[in-house]
Amino acid sequence: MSRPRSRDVSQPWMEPMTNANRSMREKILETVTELFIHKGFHGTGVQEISKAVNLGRGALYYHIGSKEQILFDISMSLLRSALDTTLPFVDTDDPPDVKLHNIARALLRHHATHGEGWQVAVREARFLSEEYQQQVIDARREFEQLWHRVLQEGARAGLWRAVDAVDVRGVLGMFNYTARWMRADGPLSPEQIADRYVDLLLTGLIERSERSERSDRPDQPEPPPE
Amino acid sequence: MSRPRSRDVSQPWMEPMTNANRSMREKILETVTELFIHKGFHGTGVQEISKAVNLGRGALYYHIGSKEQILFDISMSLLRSALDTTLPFVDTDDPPDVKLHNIARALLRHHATHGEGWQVAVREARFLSEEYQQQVIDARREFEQLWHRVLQEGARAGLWRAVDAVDVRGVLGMFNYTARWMRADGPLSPEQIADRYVDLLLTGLIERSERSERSDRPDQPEPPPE
DNA sequence: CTCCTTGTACCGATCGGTCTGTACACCGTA
DNA sequence: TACGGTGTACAGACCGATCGGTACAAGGAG
Repeated sequence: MSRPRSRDVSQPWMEPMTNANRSMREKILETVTELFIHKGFHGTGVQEISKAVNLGRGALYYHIGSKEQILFDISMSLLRSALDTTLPFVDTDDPPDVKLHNIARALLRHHATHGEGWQVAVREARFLSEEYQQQVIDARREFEQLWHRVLQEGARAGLWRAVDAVDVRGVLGMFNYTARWMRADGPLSPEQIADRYVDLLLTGLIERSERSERSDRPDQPEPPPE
Repeated sequence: MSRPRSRDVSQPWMEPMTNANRSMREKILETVTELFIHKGFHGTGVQEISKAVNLGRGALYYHIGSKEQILFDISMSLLRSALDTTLPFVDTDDPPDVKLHNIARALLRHHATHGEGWQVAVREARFLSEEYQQQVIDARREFEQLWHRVLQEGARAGLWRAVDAVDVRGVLGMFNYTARWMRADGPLSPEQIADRYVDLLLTGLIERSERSERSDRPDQPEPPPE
């Protein structure tokens, strides 16, 4: 009773998720990601969450700190993992066009496996409080800077024309939109889609020399509702 | 009192918004659009809405039917107006590349003036009930079909290579992402951005003959938080 | 009077979060 | 072996506030 306020410092939800608590924390994060996608942050009740993970509400709060922190953890772990899978391809001696292909493939692979997390991170992060939100924004910016860098490297190497922020946003818009329609069981693999988009961005729709063989019909299912 | 249920059939919120009620209905839709952007559908209370339009809650419900219907009306009127501003450019005898420029400019102009509505329509529509949601999805699909058509016309006319749904989604992702960062007071007009993106899509980043003069630095402010 | 518009009071349900109690596994000590 | 002590993982009651929506009476205008 000496300390003025706040719970004990060593609760499972404060640790960096390393030990046996991992299973429960991860289960919560995964389950809640699903809930947030379909009902949104404000549309998902704590009651509902605790039901979904088979816990009482008190028990749930033993693990999580707050609802907001769940959202923060989901968003940050997603962005960190995206950063982690992209960085190795940027910090190499590969020529910029190879880098571009690699990070595009990495991004779409990431979208294919963590698509729900992406949608939560970009759509719900605005509900975070100031401090939390800034961290998410910074992480997202950091990720986008990687793309900007690679694109600029290619321009400086003379592989393509100079690019500015407008170009970069166009590129990212193109790739990030895939999170909305790409499905694991779709006819095209993430790598195939990545290659096609990189190709489209580099050479454009207008043919240069020889002609390509491509169907006129959609080869992907329509995007699902929502 | 003859009918078993439901309120009177001739409430202002049932009419197609044509008469004097228009001002109030429009004020509500505009105000709520703003609220939905920042706090989301579930994060915005009816109390808050009525406060924002200077009405009691009872008075508000005289105008609106339900909170859900506000969201539906916002989404549908947005999509309808987008459709209306695009269609005239599609149903012409212009060559496909001219059409593409035109609908791109129309879309970005629309984003510049109704950007908030777009974000609400795409982000919050998932909270609508089944029937409402389907209408929004259909309208969105209809809009995307216009782009698909124009892109295919250009391919058939031999202006560029054949396109499929993956290409179309890439294009739309690129353009729709502008709703997140384009600002009315930005250095580039919607038309300029549209032209640049169309150019990027048609010819790609790799230069063909002569070189273009373009800065390496961003010429747009960073996207705002959220 | 009637019609349109409004504010107020109220409904049951749910909100996010806290508090208390408890079952249980593991502990060193005797 | 038996002991009390400690920490973990949990459930359920409970908090004030707010949720979306309705009932209804009063106000104002014709």
